[in-house]
Amino acid sequence: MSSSRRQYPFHLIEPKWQQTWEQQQAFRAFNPGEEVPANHPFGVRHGLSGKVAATQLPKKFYILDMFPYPSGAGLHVGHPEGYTATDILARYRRAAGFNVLHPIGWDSFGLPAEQYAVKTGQHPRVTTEANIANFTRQIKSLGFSYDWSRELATTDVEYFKWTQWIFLKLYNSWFNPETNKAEPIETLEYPLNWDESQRRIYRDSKRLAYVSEAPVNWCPELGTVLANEEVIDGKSEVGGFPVVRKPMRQWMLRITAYAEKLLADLDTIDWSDSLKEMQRNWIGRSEGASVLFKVDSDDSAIEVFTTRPDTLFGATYMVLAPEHWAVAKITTPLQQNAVRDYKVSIAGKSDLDRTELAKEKTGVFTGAFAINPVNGEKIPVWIADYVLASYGTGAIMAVPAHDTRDFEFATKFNLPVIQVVQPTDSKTDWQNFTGDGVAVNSGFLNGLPTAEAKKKITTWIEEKNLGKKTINYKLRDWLFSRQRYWGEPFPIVWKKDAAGNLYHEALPESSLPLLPPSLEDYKPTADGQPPLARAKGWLNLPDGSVRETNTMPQWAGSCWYYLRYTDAKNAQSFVGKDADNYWMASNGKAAGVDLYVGGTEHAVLHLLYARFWHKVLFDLGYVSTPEPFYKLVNQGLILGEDGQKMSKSRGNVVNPDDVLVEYGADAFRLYEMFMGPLQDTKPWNTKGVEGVYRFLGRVWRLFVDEKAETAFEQAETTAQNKNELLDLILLDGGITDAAATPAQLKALHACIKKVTEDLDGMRFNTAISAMMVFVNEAMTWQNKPVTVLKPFLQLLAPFAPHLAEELWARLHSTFGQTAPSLAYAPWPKFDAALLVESEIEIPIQREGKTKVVKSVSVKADKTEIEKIATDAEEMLPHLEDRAIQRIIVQPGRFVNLVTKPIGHIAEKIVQEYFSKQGIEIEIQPPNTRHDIEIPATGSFVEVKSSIEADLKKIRPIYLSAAQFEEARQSGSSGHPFELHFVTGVNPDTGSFQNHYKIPSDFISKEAKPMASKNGWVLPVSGSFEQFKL
RNA sequence: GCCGGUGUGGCGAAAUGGCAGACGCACAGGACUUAAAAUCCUGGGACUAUAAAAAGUCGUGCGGGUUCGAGUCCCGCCACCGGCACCA
Repeated sequence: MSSSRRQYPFHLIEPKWQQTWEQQQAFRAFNPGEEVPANHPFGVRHGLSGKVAATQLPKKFYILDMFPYPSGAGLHVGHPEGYTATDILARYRRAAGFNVLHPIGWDSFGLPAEQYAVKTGQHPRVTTEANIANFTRQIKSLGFSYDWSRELATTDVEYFKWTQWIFLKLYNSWFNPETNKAEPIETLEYPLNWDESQRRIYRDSKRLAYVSEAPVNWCPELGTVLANEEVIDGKSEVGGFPVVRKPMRQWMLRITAYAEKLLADLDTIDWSDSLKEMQRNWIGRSEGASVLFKVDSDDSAIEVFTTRPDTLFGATYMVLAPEHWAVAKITTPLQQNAVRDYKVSIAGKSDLDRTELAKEKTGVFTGAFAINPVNGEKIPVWIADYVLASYGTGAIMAVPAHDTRDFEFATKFNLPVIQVVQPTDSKTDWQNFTGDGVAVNSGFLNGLPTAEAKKKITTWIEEKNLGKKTINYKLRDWLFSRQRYWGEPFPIVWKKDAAGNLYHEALPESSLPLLPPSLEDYKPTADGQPPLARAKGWLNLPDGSVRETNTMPQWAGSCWYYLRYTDAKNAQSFVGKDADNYWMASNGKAAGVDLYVGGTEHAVLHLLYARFWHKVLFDLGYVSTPEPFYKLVNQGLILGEDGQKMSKSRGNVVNPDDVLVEYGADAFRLYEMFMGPLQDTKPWNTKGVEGVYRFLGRVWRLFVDEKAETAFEQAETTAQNKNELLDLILLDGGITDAAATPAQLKALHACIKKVTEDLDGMRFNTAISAMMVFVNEAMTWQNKPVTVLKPFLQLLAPFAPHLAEELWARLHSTFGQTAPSLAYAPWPKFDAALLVESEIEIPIQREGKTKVVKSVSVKADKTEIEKIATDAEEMLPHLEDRAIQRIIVQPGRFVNLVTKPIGHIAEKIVQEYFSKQGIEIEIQPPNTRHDIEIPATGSFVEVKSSIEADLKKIRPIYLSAAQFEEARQSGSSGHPFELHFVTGVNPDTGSFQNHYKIPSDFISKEAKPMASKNGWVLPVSGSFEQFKL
C-alpha cells in the first residue's frame, strides 16, 4: 500500500454496492415466459411483473465475453480489459432500455488441472473448483454486471451432458451435397443389394463424426494427439514440446463439408477484416483443375491438382508425395532401393525436422514416366516431400518455369524448364515468373492472357475427359479426440461383428450424461492407452462391448456455451426454442450474439469450430440462425510496464487484486478503458491508474462537503461499524435544486453527446476524457444544480458504477427523494439546441495554415466571413507583401486566404539600391491585395542589396513578356521607358536564367518608383540590352 | 515469401481532408503547510529570434503526388507487431 491518502472511501462503497446488486439480483436477465419478481428494477423500469411473454419484453441485447479458462494463476489484467468493455456496454444498453443478456462461465476442462492430477493424484475437479472460486471472487470484486444465475462451467455434468448430446447429433448426421446441408443419417440411401455390414461401412464413412486411421500429430511429452491448429512450427502450442507424425485411430469431425459455407457466410457478419482474412486463409480455398496423367508403363492414371492449368504445356515432370498410393505401383525395379530409402528417411522425420530442412529440396526418381495429356510428351515421375499427401490429390504436375518450388527442384535435379507464360512487362525474366501473363509455347493457348487460357484449357480437358474444374481447401477435418482424462468422454462403445471386425455404436441419448470413471492414477497406461482405459469396470460393459477411451478436446465445450447461456437451466433440451428465438434473433442487423469480445488467439480455433457446430445445429433445425456471433471485437493485448508481453518469467505480471486494494475497482475499470483503443496492444502503467483515480477523487469532491469528509476520516480511525460511517458524508453546500445556467447545461449536454456517441462506437478512452473535461469545468462552479449532476452520474455509471451509485443515492436522499435504480435509469438524451453557440471561433488561414482565430457569429455567411478575414487587423502582418488570390470559406468552419508574395521585399531592396547610387527615392506603398496580377510569362531583372539580411531574402524581380518587349523597343529607340517589377519565381522555368542589372545612369533622377496595378513602376531610360549581365 | 495491422511530444494517446498534440501520465514553477503527502493554480513539440514579446521556420516513420489546405487521400519505400508458410 502506498502512503498516499485515499481519494475517496471506495473500500466501503464498492463492497456495499456489490452486495446490494447481488441481493436485488439486479442484473438478472429474463427469458420469455419467466417470472419477473415484484420490485425488480428491470420490471419497474419497463412496467413488467409476473410472467412475461416474448412480446412484452423489450428488445434484447446479447453481449458476450469469451469465457476464461480458470487457471491456477488467477486473473491477470488482460482478462478484465474485455470484460470491462462489455460490462460498460451492458450497463449502457440496460439504461438505454434493452433486455441485456450478459453472462459468464468457465471453460474448465483442460490440461493444467490434469497435469496437476498426474503429479499429485488430486482429482482435476477439485483443482478446477478451487480455481473457479478464485476467479469468481476476482471477477465479482470488479463489479461486473453479470447475470450469475446463468453461470456455467463446461465441466458441469448438466452441461457436458449436452455437449455429448451434440456430439451424438454430429455422429448421427451426414452432409448431403444435394441439399447442401447436414441431415439425419437416416436419410442416407444405399444400393438395394447391400447387406447390413456394407451399409454400416458406408454409413460410417459419411457421418459428420467419423473414425480415421490417418497419421496424426502425436506429442509424446503431453501423451496425446493434437489438432493441426494446435501445432505451431512442429511443436505443441501448449508447452512447446516436439510433435511427431504417427498413424492412430482417431475421431474426426467433417468440418471440410462446411468449408464453403464457413467462407461465404463471413460476408454476413461484422468482424474485423483481419480476423475474417485469417479465417479465409485458414480455409484456404483455391480454384483450379484436376487433370489425369496416364502412366507410360501401364494403363493406370495419376490425378493432379493445379491452379494453373494454363501452364500444362510447361509440365516437364511430375511429383508424387512419398505416401502416394501409386508410388509402389510405378517404381521401376532399378529405382526401388532409392525410393524405399527416401521414404524411410522421410518417415523418420518429425514435422519440426521437415520444416527445418525445408530449405533444400529433396526427392528421388521413380523410374516411371507419365504422358502429358496436352502434347503427349513423356515426363519423368519423381517423389519428393515438398508435395504433401494431404492436400489436393497428393500429386502435382511440375511447371518449373512458373512455380518457385518446381523451379528450385528442377534446378537441383537438372530437369528441363520450358517457358509457357510471357510476362506482360518485357523487362521481367520469364524464368521463375509465377504471375499472370500471356501463354506461349502452348499450342492452341498461344497468345491468350492467363485468365482466358485457364478457361480455355479447362473446357478442353473437360471435353476430352482428362479432368475437370476443381476447388480445393487447405482446411482439414477436425481431429476431435484426445488421450486425456479431463474432458468429455465419448458416448460411444465398440463392438465386434460376427466376422470379428470392430465397429462403433452410439449410446442412446437417454444414457447421457456419460460420466468419466474415478481414477487413482491419471497417467496413460503402460501400453500407451489413454487414462480412461485404466478403469476396467467402467471400460468393459456386461454385453462385451468396450467404451471409447478417448475424450473430447477442450474446444468442444466452448463450441456452444453461448447457446446454453440463453437457457442455462433447461433440463429438457440443450436450449429451448423460445430462448433461442428471443436471444439469438436478429436485432435489426444480422442475427446472433450482438457483441462478442475476446482475444485474437481464438481467431481460427474456437471461432471456426463454434461456427461449424452452429451451422450443423442450424441445418438440423435446433437453432434459428446460421451464424452464432454477429459482431466480434478483439481486445488488444496488455503488455507489462516494460512494454514486454506479461509473463511470470519476466516478472512483469500485474495482479488486479493488488491494484484493487490501492485504487479500487472503479479506478481499475476506468484505467483499463482509458489506456487507449480497446483493439490496440498497449503497455500497462500504474501511474496511469493514479490519473483516473485522481479523476474519481475530483468527482467525489465535486459532490462532497469537505468538512464532513474530514469528520468522516477522523471517525473512520476509531469507528466500530464501518457501514454506518458513510452516513457521515454530507453533500457539498453548492449543490442546489436551482436552475442550471446555459453554460452549465452546455457543458453537460456536450458531455452527454460525446459519451453517448463514443459508447456506440466503443471509444471508451475518449468518452472518459469527455467526462474529465466536464468535471474540470464543474469544479469551478459555485452553484452545482442537481439537474446537471444527476445526468452526469448516469454517464459515469457504466464506467464507475460503485461511485456513481453511491453519489446517486446520496443526491436523492439529500433532497428527500427515493433513488430509482441507477442501473435501469433511462439514459440521458442530449439537447442539440443547448449546444448551439451564437459565436464560434473560426480559424483564419493563409495558405492553409492558421494564422489568427476570430470569434464570428454562427450565422455569418460566406461574404461576411470573407470580409471579417480580410479586414482583420491581426491578419495584416500576415498579409504584408502579399496579394490575395483566392478566398476559400466554409461558414462555421474556416476561412483560407490564398496569397502570392508581391514587391514588399523588392521595395526595400530597390530603395537600398538607389541610395547606394546616391539617389534618394520615395517609395509609395503598393496598392496591395486584390488588384495585383502575376504575369503569365516573363524574363527578369535582379536587383542586389548590400544588406546581408536582405541578400538572404533577395528575390528576383522580373518582367512580363509584354513589358520586356516594351522595354526593348523603348530602349532601342532611345526613349525613356518604364520597368514593371513583380516579385516571384520565373513561371516559365521555375529557376533563374536571365539576370539583368539596371545601372544608375539609366534611372531618371527625378523619377520615383510607384506602385501600380501590375507591380512596381520604375522610370528608367536606356537600352534594355545594356542591362543584361 | 504471402496476408493483415501499426508508426504522432519524454510516455499512454486525441484529431467528419480544415487551429496537430484534446484528455491523462511524467516533469518544472507557484499557492497552502513548521515540513511532507494530498489538493489547487500555472507552464510546456523543436528550432531561430528577443530583455521580454511580436514574429518566423520546421514538425505526425522515409520519399514523391493530389489539394487552396494532408496525420488523414493516392503511389513507392522502411521499421515493428500479429497470422500463415513447400497448400501446387
